[in-house]
Amino acid sequence: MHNTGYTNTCTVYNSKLSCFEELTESELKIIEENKVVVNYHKGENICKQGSFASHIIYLSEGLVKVYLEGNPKNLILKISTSGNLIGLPSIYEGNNIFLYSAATYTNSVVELIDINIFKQLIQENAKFAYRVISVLNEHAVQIYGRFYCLTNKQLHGRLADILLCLAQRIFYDMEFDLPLSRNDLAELTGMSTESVIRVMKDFKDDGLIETSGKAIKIVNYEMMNRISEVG
Amino acid sequence: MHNTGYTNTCTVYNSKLSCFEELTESELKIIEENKVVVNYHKGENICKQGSFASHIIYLSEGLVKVYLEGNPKNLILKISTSGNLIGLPSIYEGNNIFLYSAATYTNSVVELIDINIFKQLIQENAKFAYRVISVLNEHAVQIYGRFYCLTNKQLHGRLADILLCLAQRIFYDMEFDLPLSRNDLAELTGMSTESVIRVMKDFKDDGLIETSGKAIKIVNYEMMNRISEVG
DNA sequence: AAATAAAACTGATCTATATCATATTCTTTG
DNA sequence: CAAAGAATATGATATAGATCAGTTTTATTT
Repeated sequence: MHNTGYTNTCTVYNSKLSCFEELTESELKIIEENKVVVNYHKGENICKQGSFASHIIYLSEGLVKVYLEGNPKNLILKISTSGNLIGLPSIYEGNNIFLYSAATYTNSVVELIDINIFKQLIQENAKFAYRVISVLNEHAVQIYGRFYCLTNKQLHGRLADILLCLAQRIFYDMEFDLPLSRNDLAELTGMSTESVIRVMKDFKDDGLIETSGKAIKIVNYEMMNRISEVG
Repeated sequence: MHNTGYTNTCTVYNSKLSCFEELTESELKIIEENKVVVNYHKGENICKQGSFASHIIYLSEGLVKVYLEGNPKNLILKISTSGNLIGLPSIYEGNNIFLYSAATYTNSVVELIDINIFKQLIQENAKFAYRVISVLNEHAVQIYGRFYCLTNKQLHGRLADILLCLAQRIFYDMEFDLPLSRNDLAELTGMSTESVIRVMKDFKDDGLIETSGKAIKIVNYEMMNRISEVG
């Protein structure tokens, strides 16, 4: 039976595929000439839901959370890593505002591409547009998975999910320094900070992970994976 | 301040925008010649998550739920009404399976368009591709809203949401015959059937709705809206 | 129309997880 | 380096909503 792919859900969107490969020299030049590079510090906002979406944001360095503003709680849609675009879903007829907010977890570097130029390139280069569709749809899968995870799994499953995700898709290592606070993890998993702490303790007590300060090591990958799958 | 649009979330995707307007006569002819019309009865599956996605599905008549298969519970991503496409998110490089399942709520008519032909049209007609991007992104907003609703609102808010959504976006009337069972509503709102029944009773007792058999009438729209917003 | 099945409803109980209150450790800053 | 402020941790309590176990109503089949 085919693995339908929603068992191990992950927040990080980290595709190797770039849509820019399909652009011609002259098209790339247009982008080069119209982009602006901006540096952000940890914790800063790089775009704000509801504000005018004048640019597509290319994250060239850093780690960013993409989220819906909510009262009282925000909802994180995904974590975006370097090499990815932010703001694509804003591109549709009759819309000119950002559909979500984004803020940096770490110091980040961003390239702003004028949205009208981006739209024009889509409307002129069908191969490029096809790639953009690909990227959008890969995002969609990712977000569907996260949607399923947050609505159907319980605390242990959700936290196991995120930890595995960070290890596999961001740090490419079972041992890493966590750039997120317990509070960040709580926001990310849709649980309270206290619950994050408690579940982390459970994982530690059961010998699934080891921690010291910001360092985390996933010791029992097999078991963590099972917890993530079972929920 | 701009309304960020996630207050009254709705499951129904019901855009008036069609991507087909951008196709030329000859391109439309290619689709006409390669499409197949299929009838479905109420409750039947029109596509299955994980199976080979050979077609893009155009819903020409009926009401359909689009959902992720889950254990033990499914997760409904959206309700699709006539005039909309199902299966678009399956289109991305390296993928050839359906990302979700779809099943009919009512008897429905569907047109199947060969996915390779659809992909080819995207890659050849940039205006068409741009429209497809528009449609995908409108879907995305919809699903983000629903995501927010299911993770942040509680029972009364979620049920109020769905009832308003059915009234406004499907029946265009505050009085309508509900084609869904309490069980369907439960699946749709991510609550238990018993809770749906209890909350419906609350709404009735508080004079917000009137019901008799399958008929529902939203009497106090203002209040329902407030409940939906407050959560 | 009687029999059966399915859906709708009701009440009692249970549980996962949030919230609150407080303590401890770590980090920043004057 | 002391003091203030975050972040982390822990225990007690509260609660939204699920689950279970039934009953009543509605729909379907023979």
